[in-house]
Amino acid sequence: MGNIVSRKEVAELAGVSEATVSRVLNATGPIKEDTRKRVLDVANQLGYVPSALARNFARSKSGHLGVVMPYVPKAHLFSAYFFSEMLSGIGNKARDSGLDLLLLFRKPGERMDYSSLFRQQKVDSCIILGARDEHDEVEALKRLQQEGRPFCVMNHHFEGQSFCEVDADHVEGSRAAVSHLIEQGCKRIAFLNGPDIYSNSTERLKGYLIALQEAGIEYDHELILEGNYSRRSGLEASATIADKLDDIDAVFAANDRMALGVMQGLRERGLAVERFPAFVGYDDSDAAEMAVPPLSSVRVPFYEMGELAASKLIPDSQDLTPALELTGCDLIRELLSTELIIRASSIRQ
Amino acid sequence: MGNIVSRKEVAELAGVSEATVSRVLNATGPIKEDTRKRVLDVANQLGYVPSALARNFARSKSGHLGVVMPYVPKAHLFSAYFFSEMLSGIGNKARDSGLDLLLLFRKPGERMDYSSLFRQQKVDSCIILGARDEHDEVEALKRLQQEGRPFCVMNHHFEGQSFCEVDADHVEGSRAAVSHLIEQGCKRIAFLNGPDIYSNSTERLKGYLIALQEAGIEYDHELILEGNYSRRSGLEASATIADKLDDIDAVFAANDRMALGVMQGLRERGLAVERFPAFVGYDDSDAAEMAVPPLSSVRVPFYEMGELAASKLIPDSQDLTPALELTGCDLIRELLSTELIIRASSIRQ
DNA sequence: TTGTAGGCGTTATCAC
DNA sequence: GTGATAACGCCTACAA
Repeated sequence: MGNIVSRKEVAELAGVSEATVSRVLNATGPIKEDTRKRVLDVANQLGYVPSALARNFARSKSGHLGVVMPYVPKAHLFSAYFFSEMLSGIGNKARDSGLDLLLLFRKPGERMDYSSLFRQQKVDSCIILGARDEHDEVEALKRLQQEGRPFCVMNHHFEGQSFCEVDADHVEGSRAAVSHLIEQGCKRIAFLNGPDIYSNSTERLKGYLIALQEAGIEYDHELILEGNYSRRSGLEASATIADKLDDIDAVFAANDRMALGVMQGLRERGLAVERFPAFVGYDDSDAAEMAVPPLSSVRVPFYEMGELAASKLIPDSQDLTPALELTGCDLIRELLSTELIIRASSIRQ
Repeated sequence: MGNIVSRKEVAELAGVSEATVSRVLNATGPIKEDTRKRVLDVANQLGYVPSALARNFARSKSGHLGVVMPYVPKAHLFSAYFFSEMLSGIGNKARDSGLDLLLLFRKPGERMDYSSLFRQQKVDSCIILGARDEHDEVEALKRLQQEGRPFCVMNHHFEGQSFCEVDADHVEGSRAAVSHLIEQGCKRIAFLNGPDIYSNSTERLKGYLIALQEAGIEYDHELILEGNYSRRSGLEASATIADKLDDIDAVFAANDRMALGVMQGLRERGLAVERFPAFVGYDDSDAAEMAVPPLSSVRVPFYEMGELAASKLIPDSQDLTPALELTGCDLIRELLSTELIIRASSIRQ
């Protein structure tokens, strides 16, 4: 049982050639309905399953959509939420194109050799998560682009490059968040941002500045703090915030985890919730609505971003646009819009 | 540039046969140091990269470790935390065995045809996440086992089968949690469990019962509630709990999300934190320590479980145990131990 | 220590 | 419509 059933056996039993079996199973070329049925029957009966491995080899296509995961030490810098959403979106799209997802974890120190991934024929195209502005990284991607490889960067923008990128509009997301705080009457808004190797961080800062400007509020760099997107870094930042509590009436954090870290820190310092500054986080992760008080946050359509990124790498089944083949990928940066979710943490009456 | 460099070219330029090139690059067979160097040089210079696709084909091994993800609608029944931890563990182990991770998403309704995965040669072995006790599922896995396929079920136990399984000791985990509540003076402990298609749920119930018995506390089935591991279901259960508040002094939930849902529900009903029953959750996800009050929880070593599961499917590099080849997999169920993390939510003074 | 040659299971291009 | 038959790029005895 469970033995390997070869295409040859099917061909023999059906009284046709192997080529015909192939044609039937791939629904390619003209086939007499009669033989089609016969072959299908035999194949079914014998339990023949074509080898994807051999097929891909013959086509010299791996059949894989690679997903490069950033290296994050056991403490999850990025929220798990973030990734599982994106992955689901990607996987969903890939699946109905018959592509499989190959997960690629970056090694701790080592820089990723994207080009090799393709030359090894491990992937036909790939999506890069958690990219950052580092020299080696940019060079590797530039090379990839030169080689005409289809790839898409998610959630990061490389300034000055024209990579295929899918991102959310964090400038607008942050602007909306901060404007909301201002509308609530806040004027001294602390901003706990992430490291600026992530374009996400610099974009958020832009949005923050725009909101202030729109409201005619002067920018005070003393209000800018830097964390690393972890809860711990929020906890640490809470020390600074606690100190300036009478000079701060709101905190905008670049993600929910840091926001919650700050809240936790203030709480541990004995500050009553009623005396909390107004809070807005970012990502609208699960934790936001479970927080006390429920945390206002900027929702990012991670799932949809995943779908979009995948679909940019998948040859359109309807109209074949060979243009993609040449350019490797649309050289377009697409921004999905975010949505501000208002909860108790930012409401001042 | 970026053109395909074939092994042939390397062979020619190095003045050796293709076989020798192979031997050098695979560090197999005896090679004169001199030619080794020469070949390596040429390969390097030409930028030759062997095709994994062709290699796997020739070896008739996919080189992939499949990971089957459960279908979870956009509302994440399982915590994302859970998966990203396990995936990291698996990925880590797989990587240093030169295996790549192939992610397989279940389709919504359709039952998974595990056997085909192997026959298509998409994977050499696979790890099944989020399995449940359903007829089709069990049959599919039994077949896999008959066929001698190496696979490992994570986080679920199939009663009466002898699959290779990696799990945590949830009976003991729950017992410890409930015993702790009892030590805190609680006697009427509500238990919000998950659906019993998951062995996790039934095991937790066992642990709950054992703890009661050890303490000589009578079991009251009225105290057992069923959710579906989502926050929402916790929220719903809070209605019942709120009603019986003077007959309940503690709540043990089968995961953190439900515990937090209950807390949220009670809070929305205007119950002051001081009047909360004692709480213990399960999983020790990030949310537990961010909760208010910080939630006691049972820590599950998801990452280590991932590593363990992967290592069971990876041929030992040291001593080759062909036994694995025959049995497909150690027929052993391994249980890792959990750890009760005590936080404010369960402390009664 | 190295070369030769057959085979892996498809796809795809020809003829018929 | 269908059947031969080259590729595809590598691995692996087996020979030398």
